[in-house]
Amino acid sequence: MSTDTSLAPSAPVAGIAPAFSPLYQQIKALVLQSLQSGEWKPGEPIPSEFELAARYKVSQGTVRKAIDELAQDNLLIRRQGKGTFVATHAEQQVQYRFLKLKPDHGDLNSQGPAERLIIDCKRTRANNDVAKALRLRGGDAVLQLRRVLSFGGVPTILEDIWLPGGPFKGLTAERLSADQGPMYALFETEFGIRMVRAQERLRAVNPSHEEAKLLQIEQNLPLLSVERLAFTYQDTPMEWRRGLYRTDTHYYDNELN
Amino acid sequence: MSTDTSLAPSAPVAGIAPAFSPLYQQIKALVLQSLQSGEWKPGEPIPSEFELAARYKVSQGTVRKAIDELAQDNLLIRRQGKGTFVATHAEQQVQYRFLKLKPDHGDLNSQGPAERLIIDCKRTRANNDVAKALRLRGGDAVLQLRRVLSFGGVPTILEDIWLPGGPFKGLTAERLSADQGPMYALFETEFGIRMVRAQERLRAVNPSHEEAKLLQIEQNLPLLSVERLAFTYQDTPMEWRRGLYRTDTHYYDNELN
DNA sequence: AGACATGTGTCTTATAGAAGATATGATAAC
DNA sequence: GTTATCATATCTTCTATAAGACACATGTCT
Repeated sequence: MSTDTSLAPSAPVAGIAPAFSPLYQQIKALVLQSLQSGEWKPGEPIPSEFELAARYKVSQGTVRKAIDELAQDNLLIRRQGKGTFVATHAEQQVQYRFLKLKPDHGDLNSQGPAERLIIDCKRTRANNDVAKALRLRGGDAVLQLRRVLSFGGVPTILEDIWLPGGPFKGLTAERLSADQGPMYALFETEFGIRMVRAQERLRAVNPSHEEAKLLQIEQNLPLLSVERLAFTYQDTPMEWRRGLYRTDTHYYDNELN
Repeated sequence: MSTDTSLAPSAPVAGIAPAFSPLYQQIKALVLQSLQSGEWKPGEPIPSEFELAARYKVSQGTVRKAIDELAQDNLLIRRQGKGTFVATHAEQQVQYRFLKLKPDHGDLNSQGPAERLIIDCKRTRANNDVAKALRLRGGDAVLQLRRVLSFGGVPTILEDIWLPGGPFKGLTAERLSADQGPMYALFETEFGIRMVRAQERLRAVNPSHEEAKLLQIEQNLPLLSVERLAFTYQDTPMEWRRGLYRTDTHYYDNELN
């Protein structure tokens, strides 16, 4: 009957969770650890609320509140009657994880899947900007990728992507071009790296001569520059990309509240 | 002990809430109604959870879940030990409700408050685009406003704003320029209109000759065009604006998850 | 100033039934 | 015998209630 956890001899296992925070927050941290450590893989179900409650020696309601928050953060997915699953982005239906670009008319996939053309892919050394963003040392190995996305045959997005060499050891241009699914799905299945959130910085810019050529546009057409830093668990940056979007036929959609 | 609400003779007051939905959802809808009707004004506290529980004949926990969701939507603000308050945007510290523009260096307010210069303000008739966005009939009265925001003396944002004439009856340029606080705060206190959410569409554009002149920039500097439709309760559009942002010294910040 | 009471939201536990999903076994139809 | 259908059992999450301890804020009394 007692709810005092600090005195109870059979206090919940604290693990390496911050003490003196609400119990459900500690549980949340513990579940997060299991998530990171790969104890439960993407797409798989995690133990039921009652199982976790028994494991952590707390009530089912407390576990529920912890899971609720993780589901809110898109790390878990609840399915009534079936269970709670580790969120995955390796599904076909979710083609674009973070892309907020919408066509003025119709749907992104209305004209078939996007064509991906890899312009360049090489291992190189991080320059200062990239190193700082990815929290590497200047000169550390990075994988650099440049590609063009076309919708309905029209080149629409030019992207430069930088990935830290360590975690993505073994990723090649062939591997990338062979893959038909979403890029973030590849990261997940092949390298066990799940992107949790991202931060974008938008600007209007004029394309360089080369950029205009790659997108097959006039150089006086302004483009939307989207710098994206994507994070995995623990706010660790794992990808830096800079996209140039055509916004004469598409727009960047954003919801505020 | 019975949790069956459909048979219970002392069933919770249903009001004009959708039946056959979870109880807490119905409570949420009822609280929303009170919010809209102005029973509780912005900044004021709403009744305590136990009071609401008694009023709606449900348990405190159920009220809690309803309030939790409303707090999540930024319609209510919980303050432990004090009470739950109607969210307001009429506070000094929250100067910019929806503005996601950040300077490359420092803080938006680091160089003092923004200067607001009203270029134009007139009553007119809605054209087709505006009428469609605000769900008016073409030709209905609208208030049109053009202004320039400057930070640290540098003109940075040029905005055109359209407001429906009906709800904003009595709003004049003098009233607007006299007011020093946030615009959405004025809407709230003077017209009882609370913006709940907004949708933005971003594009990169070249400014017209006139637009460049107003922002004191060269015409070849591309600008970020931000079209914003702001909604009040029940997804009713109440404001349409189109901003042109300088993004050579600032950037549009966005979080994704 | 300090102690205390009171009212608020917060957290945790416990209980119980509803609702969705799935497996199993009985029964009927072929 | 095999297959199809239905009922049941048993998982899961979801919803609702109740009760108590706790934390925070703000008084009032000493």
